[in-house]
Amino acid sequence: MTRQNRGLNLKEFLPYRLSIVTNRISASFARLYSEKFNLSIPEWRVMAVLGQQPGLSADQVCSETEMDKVPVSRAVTKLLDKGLLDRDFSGDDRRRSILHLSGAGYGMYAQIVPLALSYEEELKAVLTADEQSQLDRLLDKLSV
Amino acid sequence: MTRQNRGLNLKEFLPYRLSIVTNRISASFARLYSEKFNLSIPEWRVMAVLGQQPGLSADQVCSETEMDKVPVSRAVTKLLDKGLLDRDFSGDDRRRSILHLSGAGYGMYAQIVPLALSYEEELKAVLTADEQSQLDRLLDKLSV
DNA sequence: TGCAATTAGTTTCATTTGTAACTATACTGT
DNA sequence: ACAGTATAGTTACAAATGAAACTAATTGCA
Repeated sequence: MTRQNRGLNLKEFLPYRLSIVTNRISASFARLYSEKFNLSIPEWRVMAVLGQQPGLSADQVCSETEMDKVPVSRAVTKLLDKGLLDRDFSGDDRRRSILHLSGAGYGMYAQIVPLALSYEEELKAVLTADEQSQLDRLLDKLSV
Repeated sequence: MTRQNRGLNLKEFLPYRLSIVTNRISASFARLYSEKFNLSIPEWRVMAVLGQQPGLSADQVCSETEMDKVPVSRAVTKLLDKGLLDRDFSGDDRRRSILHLSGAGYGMYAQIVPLALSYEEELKAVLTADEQSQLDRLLDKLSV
């Protein structure tokens, strides 16, 4: 009843609202690390997941981050070039890579993490504690 | 305290969670209309906003949708080619376009709207009524 | 007036992105 | 053991994207 049915009110349409909010947030966070550290979004994502779970294969990075394998492969190549990543190949299966942040990679990662956390704090600061846990719960439920 | 401070737990990191959820939702909704109606995401967005607010200029479409003017310009060109859009230019300011869905455009729009609404219903179905209003509220607060 | 600065929209060009094809390795069933 | 299939990762190609340059029209103000 509250919704007109001759048209679609974009500003109330959930997929649209989510994408506006998310794009703004991603873009401003990306500006933070891309300006200072010259990392693309896929590069940062790969570093972020390897910082937390060292030794993943490229394939596992794909499933962890829900990225396509092509951008992952390219990001890995660039990070190797920049010396931020070390790569071995599994003895068991020589197709399978084993990826670690290098010393320099960890150094950069350790600088970005606090930026990320304080950016997140800033975002969450507009919400009460209750609202923050509501948001967690809602995102879980929407992540089917 | 609940957060390790040597690393960043991606799965709990708000910008990351938002982007995973949003990308999944956008992609599956886009599949819905792109398969059936052969519209790109920017094309659909332009149609969606003009269906609701006929007579906007390209520039106003940009600010309504938060899209860049280049993709808007290209989407408008394609929609004109496909006969889904009519364009006039303002008498007051002949740079300024006045965009309307054509008859065919409205026809297509009228078919997509119910798809969109039922897709949204499906999404919201995993949430209780309370949670739905919480979500509205949270998105508002995050849309600073 | 008239000329510099703005604005709406388009085009150009370089970069990014994804689909599909490809290489190399490993697994499966006979 | 080996032919067929599957998997990890890369490369090639085509389409989408955005920054910057451009065109055309309008505004501001000396």
